[in-house]
Amino acid sequence: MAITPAKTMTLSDIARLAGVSESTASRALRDNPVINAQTRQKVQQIAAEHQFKVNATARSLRTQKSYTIAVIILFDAKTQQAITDPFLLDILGVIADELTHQGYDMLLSTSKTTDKDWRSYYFDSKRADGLIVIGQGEHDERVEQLSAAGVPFVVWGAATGAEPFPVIGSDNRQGAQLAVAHLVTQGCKRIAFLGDVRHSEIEMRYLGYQDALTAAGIKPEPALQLNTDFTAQDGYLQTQQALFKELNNLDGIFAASDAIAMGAMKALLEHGVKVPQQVAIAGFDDIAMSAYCTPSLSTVKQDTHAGGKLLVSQLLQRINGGKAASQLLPVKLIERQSSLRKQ
Amino acid sequence: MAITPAKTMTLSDIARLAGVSESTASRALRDNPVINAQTRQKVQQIAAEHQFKVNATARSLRTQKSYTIAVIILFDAKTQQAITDPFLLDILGVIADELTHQGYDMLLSTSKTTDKDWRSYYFDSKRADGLIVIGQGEHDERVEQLSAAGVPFVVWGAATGAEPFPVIGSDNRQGAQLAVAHLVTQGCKRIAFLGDVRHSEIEMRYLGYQDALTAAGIKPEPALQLNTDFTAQDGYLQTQQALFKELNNLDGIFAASDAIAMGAMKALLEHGVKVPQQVAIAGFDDIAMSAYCTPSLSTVKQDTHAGGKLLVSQLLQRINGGKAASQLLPVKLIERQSSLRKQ
DNA sequence: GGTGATATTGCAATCGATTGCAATAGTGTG
DNA sequence: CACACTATTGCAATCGATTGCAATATCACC
Repeated sequence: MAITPAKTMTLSDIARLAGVSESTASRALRDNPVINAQTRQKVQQIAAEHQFKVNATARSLRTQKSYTIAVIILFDAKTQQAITDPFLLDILGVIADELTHQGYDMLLSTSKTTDKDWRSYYFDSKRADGLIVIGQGEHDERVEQLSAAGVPFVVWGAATGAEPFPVIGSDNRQGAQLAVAHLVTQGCKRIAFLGDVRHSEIEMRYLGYQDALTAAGIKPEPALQLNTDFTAQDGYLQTQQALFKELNNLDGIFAASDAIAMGAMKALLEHGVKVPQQVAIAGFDDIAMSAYCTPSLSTVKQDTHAGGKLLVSQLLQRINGGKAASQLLPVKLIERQSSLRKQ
Repeated sequence: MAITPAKTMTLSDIARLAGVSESTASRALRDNPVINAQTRQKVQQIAAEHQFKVNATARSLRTQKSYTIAVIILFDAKTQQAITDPFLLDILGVIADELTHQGYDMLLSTSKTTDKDWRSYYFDSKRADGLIVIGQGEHDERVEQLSAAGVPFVVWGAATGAEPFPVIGSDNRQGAQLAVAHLVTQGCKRIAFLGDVRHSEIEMRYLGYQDALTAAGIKPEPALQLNTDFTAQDGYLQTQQALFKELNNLDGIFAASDAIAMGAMKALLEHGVKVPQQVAIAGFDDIAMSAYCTPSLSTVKQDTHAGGKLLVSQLLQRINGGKAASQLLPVKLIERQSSLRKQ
């Protein structure tokens, strides 16, 4: 006779063992002071001995709270592949930690899941108490729907101030402005912009790019903006193509992400273009690798730590009956070798 | 009077609207053929009109299935920071897609969450039907516990064949052997190993490293093995230190991950050491960035796609009463500039 | 028209925990 | 000693869906 693994204990089992009713057991386990201290202790001890764990499902059903947040990572419908940008991992890690810290679980949804109607799937079905949408996504009407339906949610993205829902994100425009102004300071006059402006965050960065150029008395040329996916690969390809076109007199590149920047840098170096002497480069995000490529990459650092914490705190505030507010996070220019020409 | 958002519909509401009992409505919604086709259609239509969604919590409670898998990312207790290696993101994305495809949700747990006792927290509490443990972790007694408790789970890690639980992972030993043999072919004689051998996967890679050296008639020197965290930063620091020590006559580096390799490469280049001419480098993982750094990084490609799919399929098989099997995935050497000395 | 087979539908229990309200015991006071 | 009050505990309903089994309706066939 094999020893069968102990069958899962239920509250009713514990109550019976402790010689009390289920209601008393339930209250005792949660240290409800209305229950006699001795009774409480006894029940708790028995529960511990039998490794009793509250059935989260039953509790959720009864209390109508799941203590779970769905995190949805949006990205290009075009490149149907899985999430790939290291930046996402960064912020995801922070969110995960913070949710845990607040006693919430995290339901993660990527790519194909997003075919679903999130509202129905996650909220109406009570799988989650709220949603965090991480979108370098293009404008998505599903977000508007969430808003209209009264679902508690927050978005990581471009806070333009015009959205009827809470958006938390970096000051993309200022970040880009800083980076491009820096490139100009280093003597760049023809600076390409690599990034897909159909994404609202990137659009902001493009505006910042234009701001900096205009401020420096340089007229932005639309031909220097190249729609580029969020991958090193596409950064490489776009740059390679540019080198074969009339854009070969570039002297600077501002990439909408570090991954793109690295791809671009690779293309330049392969063609014998010196970085930063002939072409200076700056990226955006400050992913871990940026400090360790060669030449190391100048970039705009996003405060993912503050961002993740803020996303969580605002969402929980909203869930608890308050209101979530949009917020723009300050960014910081990091100057490294890829853009520094002076010795 | 503000229009309140439509209150959530329950099965009972739908049943009433359709003029049938709850049981009939329930069966109709799941297209149970025992229900008259017309009734089914009517119920489904009414449900659709009212955007009815089954309450996942109630269903889980009744059916005793959550259709949720907890994915636990283990990593150094030492570096208490969030997940950071791009490789993790890769495999995580595949797992997420595959789980979705199979109709499961994914509960993600990282860092601090893992303080918890996973078995109680995720399984006993019925939050998840099974677990996927992603461990570049050091040996963890909690995994053994899972095994003993009969919890359905699979591990991504080092399949040595000795574990009493299913482990799926790359053939680390062979991969390292291929990479180091390649370095030897390129003329390297003193090859450092950067990686923390206390992690079982890395230990396998170290064995492969020794295999290749021995096969080439080179005696492995323990002093050339440097415990290194899974970060570019530590790869950089360890290499920098090595350069100041008696290890400065290295002519090759095999790093246990691409991130480490990139850090190492940075340290070398900064010191004016030519890669690959003076020191050739190879890494492990083939993360996206490896092809785009300069010089591009030779590495061992892990088949994350196959790995992720296998983890999911084996786990589900186990959940459905079958047995999950360990499996070793073939790897592939990718030769790039960081190790190729011939023109 | 009777009878058994078949097609549909509904009743009621169930999953496991939480909680409003009632019940009981115990204490103190006038 | 009665009465009010407090401290504890238990009863029973509830969350929303699923499902075994019984009930009813329909039909075919002899």
